[in-house]
Amino acid sequence: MHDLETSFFEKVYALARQIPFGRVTTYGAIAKHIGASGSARMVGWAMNASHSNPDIPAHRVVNRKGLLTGKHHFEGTNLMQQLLENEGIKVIDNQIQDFEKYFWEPSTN
DNA sequence: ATTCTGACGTGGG
DNA sequence: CCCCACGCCAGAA
Repeated sequence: MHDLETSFFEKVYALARQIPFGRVTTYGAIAKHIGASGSARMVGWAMNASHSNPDIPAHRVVNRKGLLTGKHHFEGTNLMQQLLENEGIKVIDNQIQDFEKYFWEPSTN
């Protein structure tokens, strides 16, 4: 792993850790905030690699529509949804209800 | 080396 | 609102 890549991953993780309980954000919002706008896919890749980091609330990161696109990367079939519902967020058919209400913008720390 | 595939997002139609 | 093409970049085949 290169230094630049490590830096990218660390930035993503540092930000992901700041997502408040009961709130969610998007891959694109994270990418934009760390100065990698347009590379939202890499944020998803970073989440994929965050497996071994229990401190990273990967379930609080969804796509721009509020869909749980990464649910298949969690154990079981519904773990991601259950983690979110455990924080008071309703999910119906992989779609977060009242998404705008729970969305957390990184710049508004 | 080339092509394809994604935990994505935007812009045009 | 939906659908499509494209940009993005790391890995796998």
